[in-house]
Amino acid sequence: MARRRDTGDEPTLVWERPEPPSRPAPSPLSRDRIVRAAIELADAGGLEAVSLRKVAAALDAGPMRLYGYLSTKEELLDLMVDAVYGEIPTPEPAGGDWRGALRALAHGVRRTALRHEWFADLLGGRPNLGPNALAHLEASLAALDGVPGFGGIDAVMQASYTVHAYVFGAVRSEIVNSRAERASGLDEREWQATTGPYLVRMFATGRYPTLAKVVHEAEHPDAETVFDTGLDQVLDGVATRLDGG
Amino acid sequence: MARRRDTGDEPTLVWERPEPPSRPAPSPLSRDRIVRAAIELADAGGLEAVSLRKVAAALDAGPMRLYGYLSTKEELLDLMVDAVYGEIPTPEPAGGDWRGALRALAHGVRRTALRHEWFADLLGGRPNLGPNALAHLEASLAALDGVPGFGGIDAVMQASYTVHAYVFGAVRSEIVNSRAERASGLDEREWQATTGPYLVRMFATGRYPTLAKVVHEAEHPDAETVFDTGLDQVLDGVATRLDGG
DNA sequence: GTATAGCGCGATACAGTGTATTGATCAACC
DNA sequence: GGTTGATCAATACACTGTATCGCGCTATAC
Repeated sequence: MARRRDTGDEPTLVWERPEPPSRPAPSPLSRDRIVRAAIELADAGGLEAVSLRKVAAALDAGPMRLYGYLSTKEELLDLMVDAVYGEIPTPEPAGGDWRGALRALAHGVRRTALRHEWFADLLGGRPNLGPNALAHLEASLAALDGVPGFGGIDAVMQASYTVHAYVFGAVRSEIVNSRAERASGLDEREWQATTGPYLVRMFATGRYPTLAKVVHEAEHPDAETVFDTGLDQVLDGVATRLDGG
Repeated sequence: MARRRDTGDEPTLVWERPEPPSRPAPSPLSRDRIVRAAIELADAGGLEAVSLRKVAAALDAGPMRLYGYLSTKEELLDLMVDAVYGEIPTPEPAGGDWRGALRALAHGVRRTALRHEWFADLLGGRPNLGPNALAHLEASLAALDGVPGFGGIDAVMQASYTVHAYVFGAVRSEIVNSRAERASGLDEREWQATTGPYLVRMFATGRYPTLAKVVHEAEHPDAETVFDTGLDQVLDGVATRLDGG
């Protein structure tokens, strides 16, 4: 029934009348598709590869089209963050094993951040109030609530806060490190020409003896081990504050 | 022809690249003045108030003038971060009291971040290799090195890593919170019209029972107390891993 | 079947960004 | 004193997020 009517007010012949702009099939858009496209871009090229224009282009749309679904680029980033929060599995509230639950959550965050490195850049950059972020937080609190030893809700909140702070900081620094290493791998020439010698010279000043010792003598276990050990330390610390000791 | 970008045959890190010879030019510029101006802008208007144009304008100079002192905006941010690291007092290496030393450093970071909120946005965003950042790290390592109980340099590194991760994460989340609160204070109308009801509705779904309990029943001590308690937990955790128990 | 209203969408526009290039200006040296 | 080489301002460019505008389509009312 899509009969194209010839309004007739223009006597132009078909031969020279331009075709209508090729409508690329009014591709049904949705917040979900937008966010997915943005995440894909960010995974491939980092956060600075995400511009409204590029996201729109990836969906065969004009940039302004997106403003029907969100009203600000920051909102897009918020949506991306929450979508990724949704990828983090939340452990069953199997009672009792609060350490196991918190460890699972922490490793979930870490693994997810390794999959979406930009996630670490956004973590804690703005308040995360999306449903998935809240669910993550809820899971962490629920793992502690009711555990004998955690006196009241305040202790629960404090413990969750402490662990989250560690996880956020650790993940962020791990990502930064891995990025730096990868960059220096790809661009080894430059690294050996600049950063390396720079550090050598800095160490040679003798102002950073312990740091120099760490760099030269320490074993530098792999990142996951360091993360895990640190997490254990933090959980130990939380445990020492339990009522029942 | 002045080559602005580095071509690799020169040391290219900001830290060791010499400033251009001080000229009796119109207004004497220096990396220091540039960084100071940028920090002032950032303190007043946040990171997005820092543009090369504005920094230059604050110094009565054209934007391109800055490129004699740095070759990228990121370098300017690096310099700002290191300058702020320089504001954090490093405790005397008075032997023994490693907890006191780490606490002092941690509180130094926190106080400094409260003074320069943008600092939290940049913390851990890129590798911080400036002299002051290195000195900070050195102080933290030195506080632990040689302490009986910390077996080797590896344990020292791990402990420092754990504490730093916590401090970074905690500071970042505190800043974000305080920003959000201030924003909702200034703009209470909007907050009560949007975020508040949204959370209420989310809680009403019953999917976040523990979170709801926290919001409604917890005491919410002031931020410094929370930070400090968490820090103590982390230090406790580090201590439990000492050789000598 | 025609006129009208609405509106979703693309095009355009604008102010602002980081930075490359270009020209002018000015100090120092043969 | 003229030349060279450095330094800085001006211009230019590609790109950003977003406000505005107006075309063209679709659905409704007659």
